[in-house]
Amino acid sequence: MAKIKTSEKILKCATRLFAQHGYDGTIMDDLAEQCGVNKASIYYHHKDKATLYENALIALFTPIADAVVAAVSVEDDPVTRLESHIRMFARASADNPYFSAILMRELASGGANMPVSARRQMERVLALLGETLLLGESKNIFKPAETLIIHFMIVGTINLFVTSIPFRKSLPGASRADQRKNFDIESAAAQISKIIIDSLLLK
Amino acid sequence: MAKIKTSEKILKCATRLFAQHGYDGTIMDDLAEQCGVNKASIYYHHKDKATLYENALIALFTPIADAVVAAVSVEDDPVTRLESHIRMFARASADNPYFSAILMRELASGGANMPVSARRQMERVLALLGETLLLGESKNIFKPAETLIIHFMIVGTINLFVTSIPFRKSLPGASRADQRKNFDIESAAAQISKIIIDSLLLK
DNA sequence: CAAAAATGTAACTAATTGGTTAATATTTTG
DNA sequence: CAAAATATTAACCAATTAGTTACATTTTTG
Repeated sequence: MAKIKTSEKILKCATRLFAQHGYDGTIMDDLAEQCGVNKASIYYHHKDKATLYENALIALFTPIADAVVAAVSVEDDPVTRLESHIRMFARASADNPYFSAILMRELASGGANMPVSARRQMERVLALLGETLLLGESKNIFKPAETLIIHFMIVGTINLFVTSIPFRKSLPGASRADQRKNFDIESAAAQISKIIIDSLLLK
Repeated sequence: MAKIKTSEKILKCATRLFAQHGYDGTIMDDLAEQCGVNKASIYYHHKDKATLYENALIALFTPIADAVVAAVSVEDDPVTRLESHIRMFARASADNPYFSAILMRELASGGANMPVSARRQMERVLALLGETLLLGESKNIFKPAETLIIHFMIVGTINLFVTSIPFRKSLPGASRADQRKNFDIESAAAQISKIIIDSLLLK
C-alpha cells in the first residue's frame, strides 16, 4: 500500500496544478510543498517536469477513453450508442474536472506538448464516434454527417460546461432550478444528445 | 502613422505568443526579439506583463463581439439571426486564430486572470444569443432552450475547430474534398447552424 | 532653431525556477 | 539480522526571468 502512495500522491497533485496553471505556470517547488513531499522525491519518482506531465496526462486520459469505449461498444442501436457516448464522456469529464482544462490547454497550443499516448486516447473516442455514425447511416437511421464536427460539438460543449462551473458559480442571480439545469452534467449531456440526435435522425 | 506603430506591433506580437504559449509560457525577452524592439520599449508602452496581457485581450475580444453584435442586430428573423450569429462568430474566430486559443486557456484556468473588459465581451455575445432565442420562442418558431448550452455549443465547437486546424493539417490521408470540408470555416459554421436550428425549430 | 518631451537602447539586478547532490532513513530480502 | 535496494531529505547551483536604470536618439513645439 505504502509503496506507490508517494508517486501517486505527486501525480494527483501535479494533475491539479497543471490543469489550474498550465505546464509553464506549474512550479515544482509549489508542487512539492502542496504534495507534502520533498522536491527531490518528485524527481526521483518522475524523472523531470516533462515526464511528470506526460505521466499525469496518460493517467488522466486513458480511463476516460476506456469508460466511453466500454459503455458504447456493448450497445447495438446507433441512437443508444450515441446517447451513451455523450453521457459517458460528459460524466467522465465531470468526474475528472482536470481533464477538460488540460485538454483545452493542449488544444490551445496545437497539441504541441501532448504525448502521443494521450493523443491516441482522444483518437479512440473519435474513431468510436465514427463507427456509431456509420452504423446509423447503414441502418438508414442517421443522415450522413461529418464525424469531426459532431466530435468537436460533444467535446467542445462538455469542455466549456465543465471548466466554466466554478466561474459560473460566482455569477449573480439564477434560481434554484436554473442552478440545477446549469450545473448538472447529466442534464447538460441530455440536452446535447437531444440536439445532435434531433438533427441526425432521418425524418 | 509612426506614432502608434511600435505599440501596435508589440501588441500584435504579444497576442500571438500569449496564444501559442500561454501567459506564463510567454517570455518577455523572446517577445522583444520577435517584435524587433528592445525590451524596455515594451515596458515603456505597456507598463508590465500583466498590463500588456490585458491590453492584448481587450484588443482581441472587442472587435469580435462587435462584429457579431453588428451582424445579428440588423436582422429580424430569429433563424436568420441565429445563422448570422454562428457564421459571424466562426468567421471572426477564424480571422483571428489567437482568439480561440486565448479564450480556451482562460476558460481552462476558470477565467482567473481574464480582465473584466474581456469577459464582458463574451457576455455581450451570450446576451445577444439569449435575445435571439427568446425572440424565436415568442414568435412560436423556436422551442424553449437553454441559452448557455447553445452558447457553449457554438463557442466550444468553433474553438476546437479553429485551434485544431494546424494539428489536423499534419494528419495523414483525407481527400481534397475532405480537406475543404474539414478546414473551411464557412462550411463548419453552416453545419453547426443546421444542427442547432434543426433541433430548435418547432416541427 | 533650441529646448523639451517622447521614444529607443544596452547593461544590470534581484528573484525565481528546474534540476542536482550527497547524505540519511526506510523497506525488502537472502 | 545484515546487506542491498528503495525512498526521502536539506542544502545547493546554474540558468532564466520580469522588471529597472542611466543614457542616447528622435520628434515635437514654442
